[in-house]
Amino acid sequence: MRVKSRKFTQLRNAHHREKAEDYVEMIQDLADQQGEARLTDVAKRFGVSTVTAHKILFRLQREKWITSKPYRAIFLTPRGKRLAMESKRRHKIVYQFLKKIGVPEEIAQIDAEGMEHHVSSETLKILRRRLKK
Amino acid sequence: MRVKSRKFTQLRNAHHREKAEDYVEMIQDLADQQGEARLTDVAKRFGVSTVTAHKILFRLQREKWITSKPYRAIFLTPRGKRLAMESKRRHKIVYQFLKKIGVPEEIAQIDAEGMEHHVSSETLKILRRRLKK
DNA sequence: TCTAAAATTTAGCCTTGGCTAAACTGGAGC
DNA sequence: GCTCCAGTTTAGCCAAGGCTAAATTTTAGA
Repeated sequence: MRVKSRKFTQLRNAHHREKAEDYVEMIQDLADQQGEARLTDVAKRFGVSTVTAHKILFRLQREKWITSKPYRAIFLTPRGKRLAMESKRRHKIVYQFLKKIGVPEEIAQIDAEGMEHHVSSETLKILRRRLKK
Repeated sequence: MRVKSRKFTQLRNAHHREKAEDYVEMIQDLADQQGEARLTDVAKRFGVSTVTAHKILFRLQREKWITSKPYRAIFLTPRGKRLAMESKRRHKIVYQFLKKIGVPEEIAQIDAEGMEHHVSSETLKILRRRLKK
């Protein structure tokens, strides 16, 4: 039978995963900066309505990246934290590499944002090695 | 008033543009390799159903990247060709840069695929300069 | 030429991620 | 304790991009 349970697959596709990574990363940032992550702040940072952010966070909760009770702050689950850390690490390496080869800071920031999701671990290793030199 | 005509904006968002770039690039490739691009081949290359490919191509036609008559091959408009060329150029530079810094070919191919859409022209210039050295 | 297979299109379904409008809750301040 | 406001949630809309089933057209072969 045709795997109806695909509905419950953790990460349906690449685009889907990118969203998850972006959001958990942001939630971690907000937690670090303000003690906790609130829906309104998440929405503001991504430049979307609270309704859109709420929907996405609802999905992330369904997929066990985050937890939250109604009208309360958002928290990362252990695996959400792991994903956030990996994403942040990836981001940082790409960003620093870009700066190292001469890309201006603001541009490196923007480009890294988009590129981080598409850099394989093999390539990441190579970037990291080059950073040390 | 709140720009209802946003509905007719050429490229609604980044993800939207990426799809357009991927498809025009593929259509150009198919035209080069087989003389013309057929729906079935496009769908096969992207690993989606012909129905999905058809829908996307319909949108690209609406947005004047391509032309085609019912049941016939697909052709790029002049601006479609320009987009395809730019995309291919971008892709090639990223791919070659990755290979140059030591990323294995197959991995460079995959990573370049994803990264090409997120590399700003400033960063691209820097990559190109490094390639020449 | 005619028929069957292949290619294309249409109909209709789903999920995601956008939005606005409207309802609901929690908490601060009186 | 009550009220009101900010924050959150729900309802309901839309487009894109995924699918299968079914209809239609083209084309190749007998």
